[in-house]
Amino acid sequence: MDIPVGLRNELALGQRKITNFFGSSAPLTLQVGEIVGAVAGCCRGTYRLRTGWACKFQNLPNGRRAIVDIYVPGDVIGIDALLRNRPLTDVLTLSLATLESIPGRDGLIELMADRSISLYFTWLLSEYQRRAHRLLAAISSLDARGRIAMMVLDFHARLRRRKLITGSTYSLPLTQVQIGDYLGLTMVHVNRVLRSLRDERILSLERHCITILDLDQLRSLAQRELKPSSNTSRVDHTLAAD
Amino acid sequence: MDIPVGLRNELALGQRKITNFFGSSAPLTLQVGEIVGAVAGCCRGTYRLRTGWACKFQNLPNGRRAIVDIYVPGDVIGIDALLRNRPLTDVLTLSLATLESIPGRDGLIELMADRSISLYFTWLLSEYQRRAHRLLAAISSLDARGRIAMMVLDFHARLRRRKLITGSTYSLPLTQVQIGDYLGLTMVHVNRVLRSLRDERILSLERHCITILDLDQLRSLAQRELKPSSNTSRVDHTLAAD
DNA sequence: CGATTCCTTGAAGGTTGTCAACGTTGGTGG
DNA sequence: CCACCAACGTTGACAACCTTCAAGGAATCG
Repeated sequence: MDIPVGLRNELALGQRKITNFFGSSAPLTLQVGEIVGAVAGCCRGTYRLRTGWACKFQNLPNGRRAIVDIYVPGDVIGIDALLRNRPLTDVLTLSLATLESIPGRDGLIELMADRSISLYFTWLLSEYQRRAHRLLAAISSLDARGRIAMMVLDFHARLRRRKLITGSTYSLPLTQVQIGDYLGLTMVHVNRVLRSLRDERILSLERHCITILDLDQLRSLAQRELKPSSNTSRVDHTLAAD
Repeated sequence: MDIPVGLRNELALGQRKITNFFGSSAPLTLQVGEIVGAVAGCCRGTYRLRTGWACKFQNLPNGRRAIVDIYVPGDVIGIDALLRNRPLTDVLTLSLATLESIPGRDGLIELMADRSISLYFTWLLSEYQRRAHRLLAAISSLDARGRIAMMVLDFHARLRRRKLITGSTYSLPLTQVQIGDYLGLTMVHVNRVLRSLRDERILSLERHCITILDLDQLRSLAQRELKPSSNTSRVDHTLAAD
């Protein structure tokens, strides 16, 4: 909650520096469904999504695919792969996307000597971890309706914080198969739940366009068994409002 | 996979430094079921488990509790809370435990100025994230038998890497309720699956003691739908063999 | 010994997955 | 412009898996 002012300033400083680094690079354009690591050449695999969506996945031996995280514009991709030399073979674009990268041979590694930058990255990583833990809690305790509600609300909140939307409508470039892979459901069941939510005038998803019709009911679905997360503090906002 | 030697050495250096810091502190003893943040006073909430197990949880409004990560001896706790001032109210001991902490007022924050240390923490955080993603993939794609198999194998591997066990038996201080909270199942169903695995001579869990009876069959259960994780590389081993 | 927590088991019902078929959309090339 | 193709979406019937409810047994600790 109350991070000391000095630390907070240092975090913000690190963020500004990184923003500048990313901003000064020539953005890279990727088509739908491209593996980031296969396209973007080098740079130790740390990028920032300027536009478009992407996801991190794991292929499973039975041919299924689990999506473990989803990135929206403004998200940094591949900090966790920073210390591995390999390209990002597990990150996939979900839409047309443009990526910014860190210029320089070793990319981020050499920047880590700067305390404000390494603090910022630690903060980013811990945010990502909290996201993973929230998703985990949702999947292990909510039914299909609740999971979809929480996903829709999560994207809504993230896009609002980034000031990419203002209303209750946004574009969701996931197919129903991908939604299933993300929430641990089959495509068939995702489809059924979406239909029932539309019939009940709670939520509509048509042609990759989400419209929240009844916010309160959606919240109660998502929080029926998930905590209100009271300590998503101001710091998250100020820093994440990127 | 192949991290440059220089970077690898720097990571190992950071690890040694941190190990020394932790080693030089007077360890703290906690009983079963204590909230770490409520007991351990200060120190910005970064600790290392010297003995015993702990977990990170989220309380859900319906009274249920989701366990999102489990820590075994040697694990560092609270790096993700490093940048939040609050005590660790979401970490709970699962057994009698002793904790080491970082001496000094601001704990880790001031150590982050050291590049090798901040690299090591970034590495640690990314390892934890991979763990969360593995759990996520398992829960969203495996049935109850598979999830339990994967949990048992995961603990087995982690304890072996730390050289805390050598055989195929270890102590698992979780109750069946907690196993359920961790894997997204009810206690009743955990119990039934454990019984069937015992009947089939695959796995035995009695009085908090796990014995793996048929490793191959357990693996095939866990990997029926989960990837063989081929890129858990040597670096993990050398660094994690702590 | 009592009390609490943990484990065990059965029966019934709900949620989700599987299988299969068909409808729709969007892009490509004749 | 139309025919075609491939990917995506839609729907029904049925089965498997898991939860809920309920009750009783075992272990542990004061």
